Amino acid sequence: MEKKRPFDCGVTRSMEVIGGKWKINILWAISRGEPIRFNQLKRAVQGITNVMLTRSLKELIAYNLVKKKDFNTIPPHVEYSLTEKGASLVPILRTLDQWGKKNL
Amino acid sequence: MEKKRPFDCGVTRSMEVIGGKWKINILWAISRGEPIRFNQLKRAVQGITNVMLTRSLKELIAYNLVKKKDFNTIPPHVEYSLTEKGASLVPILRTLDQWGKKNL
DNA sequence: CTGTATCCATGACGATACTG
DNA sequence: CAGTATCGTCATGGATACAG
Repeated sequence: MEKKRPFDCGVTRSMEVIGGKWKINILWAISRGEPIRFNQLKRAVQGITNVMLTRSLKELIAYNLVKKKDFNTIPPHVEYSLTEKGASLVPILRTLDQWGKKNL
Repeated sequence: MEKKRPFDCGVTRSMEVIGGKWKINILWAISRGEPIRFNQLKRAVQGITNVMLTRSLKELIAYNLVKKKDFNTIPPHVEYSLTEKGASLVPILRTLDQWGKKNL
């Protein structure tokens, strides 16, 4: 999802997670009220469409930052929550958040 | 240089700095050997072109993370170094770097 | 309710040549 | 040495309709 970068440093790899337009907000929305269902998430992340929410969640799950529980019912019922790895990223994002608010 | 984001959180604003393809590497190159001249920087950030280096530096200067000293000589001689603000970002990037290396 | 299938716009990124 | 001018490409993001 990211263009190729010159060096394979850790920040570069982290950017694959926080670099998209929605993924940070999705992570925060999940961390606030996990577990959370698809449509709750859609309401929490204002302005996001089905397409983008689905895409972003797939990536987050692929990175193992978010996990999905599917109840296999009809109508469908799924729940998203953070993995340990995902939870470990949140404090770092908060630091960045504070820096951004203070310095930009 | 970034697409509009849904919320104006600090991370979002920070992303304007670390979101580009080159800016992180430029920041690191400067922090390693400041002050540094244009062509030194170009060699340090492998693969970057004049165009992208100039563009990125302009943004970093606009955010007040990098400052430029122009000696106004012929041939030209300029030097780039980090501002305090820029220097304050580096440790955070290191944290992200470690997280990325460990978790991705 | 939780997605998928299409098709399209925009802008970040870049190759190349040129300049004071 | 330190840039600028042009012009092209392609990925990201999105609107809309539809499906199980």
